[in-house]
Amino acid sequence: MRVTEQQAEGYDFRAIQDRWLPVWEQLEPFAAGRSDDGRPKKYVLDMFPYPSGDLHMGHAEAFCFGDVLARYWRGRGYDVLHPIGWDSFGLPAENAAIKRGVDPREWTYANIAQQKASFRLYAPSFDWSRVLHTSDPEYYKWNQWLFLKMYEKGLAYRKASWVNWDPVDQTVLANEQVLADGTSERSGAVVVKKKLTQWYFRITDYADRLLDDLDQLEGKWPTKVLNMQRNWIGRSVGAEVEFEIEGRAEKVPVFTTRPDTLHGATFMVVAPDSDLAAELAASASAEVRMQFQAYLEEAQKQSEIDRQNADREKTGVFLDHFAINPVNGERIPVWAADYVLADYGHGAIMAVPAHDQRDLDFARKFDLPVRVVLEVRDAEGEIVADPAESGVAASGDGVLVNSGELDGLGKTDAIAKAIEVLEARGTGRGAKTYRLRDWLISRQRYWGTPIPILHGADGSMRPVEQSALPVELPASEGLDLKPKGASPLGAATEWATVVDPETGETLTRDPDTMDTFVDSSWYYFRFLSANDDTQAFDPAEAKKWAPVDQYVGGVEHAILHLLYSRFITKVLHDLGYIDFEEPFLDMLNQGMVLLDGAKMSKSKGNLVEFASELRDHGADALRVTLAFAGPPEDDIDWADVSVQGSAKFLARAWRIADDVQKSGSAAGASFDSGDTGLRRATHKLLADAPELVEAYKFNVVVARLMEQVNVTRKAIDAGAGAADAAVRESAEAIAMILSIFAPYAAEDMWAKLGHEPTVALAVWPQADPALLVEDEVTMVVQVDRKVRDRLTLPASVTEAEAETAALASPAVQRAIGDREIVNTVVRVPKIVSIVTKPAS
RNA sequence: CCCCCGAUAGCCCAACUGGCAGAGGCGACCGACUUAAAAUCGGUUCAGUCAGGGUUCGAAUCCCUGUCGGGGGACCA
Repeated sequence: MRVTEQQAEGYDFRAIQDRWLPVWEQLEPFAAGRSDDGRPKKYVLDMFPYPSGDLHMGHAEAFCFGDVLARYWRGRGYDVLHPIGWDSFGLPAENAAIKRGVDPREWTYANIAQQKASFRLYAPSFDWSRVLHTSDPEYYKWNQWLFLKMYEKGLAYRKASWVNWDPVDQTVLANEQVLADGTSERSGAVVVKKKLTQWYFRITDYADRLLDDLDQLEGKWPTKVLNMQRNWIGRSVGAEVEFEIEGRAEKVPVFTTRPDTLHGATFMVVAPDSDLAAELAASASAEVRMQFQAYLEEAQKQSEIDRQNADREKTGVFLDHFAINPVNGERIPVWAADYVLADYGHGAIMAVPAHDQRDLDFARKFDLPVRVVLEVRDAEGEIVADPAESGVAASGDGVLVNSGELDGLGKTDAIAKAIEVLEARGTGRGAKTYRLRDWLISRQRYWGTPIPILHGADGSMRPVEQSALPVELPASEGLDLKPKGASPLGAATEWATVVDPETGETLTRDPDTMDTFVDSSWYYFRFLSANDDTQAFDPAEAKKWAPVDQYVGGVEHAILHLLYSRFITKVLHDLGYIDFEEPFLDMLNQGMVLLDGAKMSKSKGNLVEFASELRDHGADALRVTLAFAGPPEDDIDWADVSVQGSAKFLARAWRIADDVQKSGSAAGASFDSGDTGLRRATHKLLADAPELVEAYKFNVVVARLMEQVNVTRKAIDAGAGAADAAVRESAEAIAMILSIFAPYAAEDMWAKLGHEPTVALAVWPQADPALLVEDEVTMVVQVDRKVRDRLTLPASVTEAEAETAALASPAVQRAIGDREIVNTVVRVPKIVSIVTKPAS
């Protein structure tokens, strides 16, 4: 009986959740962009979720941090746009459909409904009036619009090329979806190469801008992400050199970063799977043709893993052709070898074995000449051994030799000079090349945006008219969604067949769907005009809100999603829709939630269920736990944290407001002179919290709140009592700052302090500067590095006064004794450091 | 092999442009309340900052070398 009473009186998170949720839903305090809202604008965005099942702890963490920032900016007086939507196209829906025989559409929207319900209780401050789902025709219509815009500009095109093929999911993959070990990031299958005609976005046209503009994000995006993007784009600067091939009219361009070593080129290597190799082999002897055929087949069987094994033996076939080195007219043999990649540079290289390890390995294997053109010295200043003998290529810097007009120059000068010479002779030019490839966007699967292109019987293509958008996905009923290498849409005959009303010509719809990364590459614009059916987004709204001020999401999207989004933003800029070129000004990447040091997984039995945590501890305790666990970028091990500890803290905070309410004190009472200790703490907190939040030090803010709760409790117990004005002031500051982490508890505190809902719209008060200045400081006195005394001095103390005071201290005098003072350093208001030596 | 990030009490983590290593929490221990336990409340305990060297009056902080851990790239011409 008694226990129940206590519970009824105490902090009860369930009752508080039930009390405030309906109030908030009625108030809709987070609807952004109301016409009468004059507050400055902030756009805070969380990476939108994929609806596979219910929300999990990873979502809990990411959306907690995003919400902390959104709520923080409101507390600072901003009109914050904080939208939510779902990235709801994609393979998992389709795979679930195949496995369990459910409609991908039903599966997807049922999951979305479940996630929405969970979000409702978790209470991120979303503007629910702007919800979007990328699988809605109202959304993907604009995906198609974007595709057509890009098609018009020549940025969307079709080509036949060797592509990554996932044999399990039976679809092509973008380069970015293939992991370093050559497996598919989705299915885990070893990816194989297939030659197919596919749709691409010409992202390589933007490579320089995508790379150079990263400089603007320095300090605003995590260094790690900037690094990953730079690596991924992988710009190499060098020269393009044209080699004549005997018996071939057209010259062959070759890319090199070391044009200075051109005189040392003793053979040429082309990629076996390149068109050039096939062409050269075709005009070679029957024997060479056969050898080449066998080699090509062998090379193509190699998995990506094998290919990437660096200490693999070099293999290759002589193609029975010779090239002419443009700088010295030398006749050099042309080989095909799989250490040269068809889709990097021009798929052909000049081999300089003396100064490139790969070329040297190849030359030694096949007995090709090695010519030193660069004298490289080792750390001792000795010229390094002849690579032909040592087997170690002399890469690096040195002095050019055997190189005609380049002789005597260093590497950098020689490169410049070599390019100059090539350009003067018309046989080459300075050039750049990239690791980045064009973005393959077509997929042979059902659950995605149909590509709005019609194919004529003659192979011609025409874009679907703007007015005919969206090209809606046909119902999945009756379609075989099983992966079989061709898009299921092709089998929807009725859907796929279109008769041109004017010419009567029968056209076929493109059966492929778009990569879902297309959907997510521009969704942040759609939120601005989520309900506008006349345009993808309103440029005026973009002017008002965009770019995104704060983006929050997982580092797993460091390359793919962020690179594509940056690309599309630049395209939209070039199309004249927006006036900026980077979509996300600041970014926070949250870490992962682990359990016992490992990634959580249901099958391994180490799982913390979001739903059960939410049920058992409530949204506030969960959010406080996540925010308090450590720096948001770090992984959180659930074994290291205590949700009970968070709940205890919330109860303590809540009880302060409860005590204030019960004391019957009224707002606006004047402060007592004895209150300054607590008031100083409160104002220090108000002063520090903003910079801490903006530096993403959420864990420190929570710690500071705990401290404030502790000192406030002490002030109450020590005699000030809960009715004291300084206690009320502290409780209000706690409620406001706490509201960014624990909106329910803070709202209840706010009400107990006599305010109307909602605390989420309360603007944080400015700290009173008068309360921030200390009038006394504690200065440490060190003698020979050891702390000998602590002096309490007026804050206005000068260096000389501090020194005098330090020397006057008995403890300091004792420490100095009869030693001689050789140096005294005074740093007001921190320290006096005295250095001595034995008396002479 | 190359590049980036990190290492502070038993554990998770703080520590401003170099200035007393400790804000906060967890755990443990002691005490209060209780018939008892849980919960709650009060208190106590605990490292010299991964190792080695350097710069400095002074280094967790800056520099160099190494160890361990995490991430990225890598036959990319």
